[in-house]
Amino acid sequence: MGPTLLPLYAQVKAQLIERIQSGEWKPGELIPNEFDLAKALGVSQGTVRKALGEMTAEKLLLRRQGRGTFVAEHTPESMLFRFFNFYDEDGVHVSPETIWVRSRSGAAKPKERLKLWLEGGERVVRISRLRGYGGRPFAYEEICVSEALFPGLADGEIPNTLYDHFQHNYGVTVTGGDEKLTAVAAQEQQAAHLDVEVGSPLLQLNRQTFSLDGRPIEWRVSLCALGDVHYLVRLG
Amino acid sequence: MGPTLLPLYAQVKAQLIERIQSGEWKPGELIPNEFDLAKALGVSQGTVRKALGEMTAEKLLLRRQGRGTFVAEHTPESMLFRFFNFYDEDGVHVSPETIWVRSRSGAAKPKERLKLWLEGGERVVRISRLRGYGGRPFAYEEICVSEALFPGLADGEIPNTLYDHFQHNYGVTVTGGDEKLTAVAAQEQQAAHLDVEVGSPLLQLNRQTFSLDGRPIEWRVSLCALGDVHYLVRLG
DNA sequence: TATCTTATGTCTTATACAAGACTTGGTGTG
DNA sequence: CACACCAAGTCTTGTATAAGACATAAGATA
Repeated sequence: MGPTLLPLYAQVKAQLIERIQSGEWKPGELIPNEFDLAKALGVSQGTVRKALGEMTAEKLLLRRQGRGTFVAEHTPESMLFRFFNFYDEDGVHVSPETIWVRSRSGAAKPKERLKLWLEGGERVVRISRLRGYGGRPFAYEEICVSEALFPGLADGEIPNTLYDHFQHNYGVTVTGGDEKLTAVAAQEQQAAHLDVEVGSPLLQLNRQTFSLDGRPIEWRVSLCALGDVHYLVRLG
Repeated sequence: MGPTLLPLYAQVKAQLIERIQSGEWKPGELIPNEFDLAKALGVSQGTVRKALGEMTAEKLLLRRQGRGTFVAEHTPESMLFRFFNFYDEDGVHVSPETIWVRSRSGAAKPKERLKLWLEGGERVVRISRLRGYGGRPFAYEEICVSEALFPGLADGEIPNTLYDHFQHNYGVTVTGGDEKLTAVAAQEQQAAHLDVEVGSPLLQLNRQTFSLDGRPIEWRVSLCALGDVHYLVRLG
């Protein structure tokens, strides 16, 4: 008798995730039905079902009765909904636009190496941008990713939403992350960017995101001049 | 053909929740096993299992292999872990203490009526308190609840954590809520309470919590002087 | 347009065995 | 006899299988 393995459904789930990660099943694609998967994997339909259910809960899959099971596809809308937690006074979700953006590559600094699990010597792409909402500047962001993961990112156009771009053009799927929030006073340069007084209270977001395989993808610091907008957290 | 009812397992779940809400099953108690529940409700064990599974995911139940299924019991520790999202620089969870607290009852104001779904004329209990961490004042809070729901709350001792107190002494279980975050500048009185300069950036939390049946329980506004502490959000 | 057919996911039942936790009773030892 | 220890038994939830009824969506057909 060997060591106790993972439950069967967890093994099935791992195999299915591997197929998504390898690119065998692409975002938006229809995957085989429960019966065919069960037959191919040599397990029962119920076991496949449990694996698919968990993956659906983790937003890796989308299931539609009568149609089939699809690999979740990142769109600008879905990404804003999932990862941009700002709402206005009436509870309406805020959709920011990009006012200006700049991207450059450079050698990774120690802090960046730490955040992105880089060994040393690797280069990173740094994106700075100003996002607006309702015609006013809303957030100043500095984003850092590994250049090895996203070759050519610094040279191309930077879209308003990054994660769907990462998925479609680089095959990298962001599945989650941590966001650390603090309140800070606007410093001179920041105040100029955001068109507020020096010393105004800003909401600072310090975000680290992770991919399917648990490796860090991105480190981002955002400074937000809220106005009538708030950051919403659902407690549960 | 009648209208499509809820799936069986959802009906079972609703009945089980009702039994918890009515106080038939109290927090911490062992409930009957799957077999007995299934027999009593006239459904299969698998259907009961699905209901119990969802309730476990919602933290209403605690299941332990070999022991049984228990009604989730709120403790000061579990409530802080679930509803107090502050961590220090090293990622260690912050446990605040109460520095001082005051509670009084009064007639509900319009805004309070709105937040707590009160019809009019009802009274509320208002709790003001200062919480500290690491020997320094950390958050100034104003909390408002319906006095009808919590009779005598204003007269008794106010514990450091409220939700476990609500569950054990009033049979009211907090299951979730919304928290709206903004950054604000400290005003004079607030600055005095929190021992910071006037105009310092503070994190303001505007929280509304709900009970098992979806009715609002509490409205709370907290002003936090963060120091080296941050508010952590798990994105997913 | 309206209806039928087919493919798919969803729900319910049933059965069996695995694994964790506690109880019981025996067994050996002092 | 008193006690510590171990093994078996039994209760629980967890995992896996199989089979069928039902709901939904899309395309084919009338």
